Amino acid sequence: MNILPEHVFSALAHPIRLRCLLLLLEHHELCVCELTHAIRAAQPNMSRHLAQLREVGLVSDRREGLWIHYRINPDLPKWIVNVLKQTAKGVTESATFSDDLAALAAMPNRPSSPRCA
Amino acid sequence: MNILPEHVFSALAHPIRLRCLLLLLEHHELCVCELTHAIRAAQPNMSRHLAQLREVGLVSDRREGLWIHYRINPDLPKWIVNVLKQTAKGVTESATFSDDLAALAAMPNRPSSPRCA
DNA sequence: ACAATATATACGGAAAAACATATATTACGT
DNA sequence: ACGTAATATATGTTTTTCCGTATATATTGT
Repeated sequence: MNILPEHVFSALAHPIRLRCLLLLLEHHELCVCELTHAIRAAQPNMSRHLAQLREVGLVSDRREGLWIHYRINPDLPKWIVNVLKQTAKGVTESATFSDDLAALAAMPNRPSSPRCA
Repeated sequence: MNILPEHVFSALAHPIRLRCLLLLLEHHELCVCELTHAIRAAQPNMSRHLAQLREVGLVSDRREGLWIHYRINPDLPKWIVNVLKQTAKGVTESATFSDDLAALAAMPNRPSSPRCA
């Protein structure tokens, strides 16, 4: 799969999309409702941003009953993964992103992550 | 200086701006006419893209006579430099970027780079 | 003071991105 | 078959981005 740099960076350019990717980098797999809750976004808005990440090829999804779980595309080129990791490092001090993690941790009734690692 | 991730990635999201940054990563310092020639862009277009890179804080400029030399902002946070380096790695195979380097090397009457390292 | 060169900015229009609201789809339980 | 929950898509509108063309600014040489 060939992913163009301009598509990658356009995807990262929107705060909601970047925050989703960073959450997925830490949690491996999250469903839409978890991402929506953590980021406090409107549902259709979140859905469209996730669709865009999917179209670019940055994430893949998996349905399980009602829920659709997203993860970082496991076949992502190394350089893109490294870009994400470097960004995560540069951003850990930021209030926004630690707030997202906190909001996710505080979320009630989370559809518990499935067994697979 | 605090640079917001969304500004960084918006800057990288446009091919012309990304190509400028990657050229500057290799050549340390280039003037506008060199960048314009290497990338085959219209002058006002290049000028506006460079202004945007400057406003975000990704590059700094220096006037020397008629020429204005741009370089990667030396005070750039490490994570951003690493993002650029990772991107350069992921993109070396690409025809576009090697073409830029070739066009720059083939440029006649280049204002020779100044003495400073 | 004037011409020439390198670069920047202003303006106007076209294309794309983003969002709120409403509606559709899919799967599950009864 | 029906209701409900999770997610996706459609529609219309506002905002932003991008670019071509024209013009302005700064510097140098004559």
